[in-house]
Amino acid sequence: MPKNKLTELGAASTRCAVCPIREKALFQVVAEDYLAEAESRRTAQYRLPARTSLYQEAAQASMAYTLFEGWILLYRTHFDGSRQGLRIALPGDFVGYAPASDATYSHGAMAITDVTVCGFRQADMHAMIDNHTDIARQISNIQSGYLATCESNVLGLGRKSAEQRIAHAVADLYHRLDLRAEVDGASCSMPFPLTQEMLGELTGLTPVHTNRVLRKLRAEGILRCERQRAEIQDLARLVELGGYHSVG
Amino acid sequence: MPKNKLTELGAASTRCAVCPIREKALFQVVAEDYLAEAESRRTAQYRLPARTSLYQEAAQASMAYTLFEGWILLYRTHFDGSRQGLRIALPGDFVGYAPASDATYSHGAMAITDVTVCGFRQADMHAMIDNHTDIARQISNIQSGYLATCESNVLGLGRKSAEQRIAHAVADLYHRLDLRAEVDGASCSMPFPLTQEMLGELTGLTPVHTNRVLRKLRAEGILRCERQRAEIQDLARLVELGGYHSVG
DNA sequence: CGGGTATTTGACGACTGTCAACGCCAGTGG
DNA sequence: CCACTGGCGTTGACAGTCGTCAAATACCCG
Repeated sequence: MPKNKLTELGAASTRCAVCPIREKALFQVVAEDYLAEAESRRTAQYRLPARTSLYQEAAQASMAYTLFEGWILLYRTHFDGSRQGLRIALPGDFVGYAPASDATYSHGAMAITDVTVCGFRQADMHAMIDNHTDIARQISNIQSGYLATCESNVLGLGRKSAEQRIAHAVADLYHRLDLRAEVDGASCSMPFPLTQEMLGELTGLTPVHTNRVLRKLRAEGILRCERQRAEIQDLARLVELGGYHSVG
Repeated sequence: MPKNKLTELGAASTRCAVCPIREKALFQVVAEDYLAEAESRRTAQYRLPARTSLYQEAAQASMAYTLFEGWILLYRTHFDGSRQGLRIALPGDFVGYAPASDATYSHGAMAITDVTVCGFRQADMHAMIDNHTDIARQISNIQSGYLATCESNVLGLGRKSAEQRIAHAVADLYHRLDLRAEVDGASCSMPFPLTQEMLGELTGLTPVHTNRVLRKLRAEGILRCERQRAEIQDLARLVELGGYHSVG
């Protein structure tokens, strides 16, 4: 396991220079004065190189993070050592929150790419929740969204074929990147820093079988995953195959 | 699909006669005067016969429920018609909550046994969240717990064998029933109203294979599931086999 | 250019699903 | 009281998806 290598960038500015819009993902319903409080409680920005751990499962949950830049894999480890991916966090996502009643992380988080995050102390999050009902409601909404996503994953792992699960995972990524204006609509291509092994972890497959399915999807003219970039050649078929329904 | 057959029992009493303690599962950190408000917002108790639907996935989420008596299966349906179980709700559990930002249920809920629930209007839940930070925090805590459980299910479906998944599911039920003082500690037996088909839905298996695994577990002297009742003959091995860790 | 990582491919086997049939049991109605 | 009926559990034969093992190839970075 790679060791945690947080690099503090110093105190954060009042507005995040990297991606000011993304930040609204966490505080999008919060009035301006609340935003000011959130900013003041924010401890710092951190950079994290690819393949390093942001936090480890079952560890003390001291911080929560808003992801500014890069991709993060949330996962859980089986007792035989294999990992099961839970979700890919993309810029704007809020990860690592733990309620005061359970101060440990329920999963691990590993940087897929180089990553920039903004840290909040859990205690500060809890204080904000107690002081501002808008924030409490927003956190609750975020949790509900993650829960619905997690339920989709349960459905997929329990009932879908390998091909359907991979199609679903890629369609989901494409949709979420589209919301962030990170896809090339003309060629239907998107950044894709996942290795096939990571995609397998996410879909409950071995790397070998992941590879076979990807080749099949390419042969069928649906999807083409290359180094660092994926091109969707038939989005309609991909969505139908994976049974993907965007959650808005 | 069985039709919804809610039967209203009339206005609820201030204290729930059926199981006063259970109710604290929802409002356990809430001060007394808040509890009074929660009671006043509660609309009514309902009874629901076994095998009927409490709410359907993707339907308008008008109500949330605290389960007083009986078992409920939460599930999602695959487009081929097969169902994937998400969680068994037991007395005291709070189900069907949807945030104001997404007014539809993310899953369906079917009564396994005859069931008594207490209904709350979603709008009232949202109002309580806005007016009482303690309640907001409690709802958030409940969501976090369900999310952690859901993550465990993802890990199980993605990485565990059929035998391990069934062992995990039964160990989880035993532990949760133990907390509710519904197990017979002497014989290590518990009520078990699930059919093998339902247990298969929960663990991502076909009824036939569920049966084979149950027979194997019985042959190994670990577990014995009979009509309406299950007896755990070797709890330690069951827990180890399923890799079960109670969440407290 | 060299070494490590990621991808690709083949052979084989195990776990789990599918199909089909039968038995058991409870409830029902004659 | 007994036959009937429907649901659930049980069992066998077989097939297919997917995992395992092993090796070769391609790619990236220093």
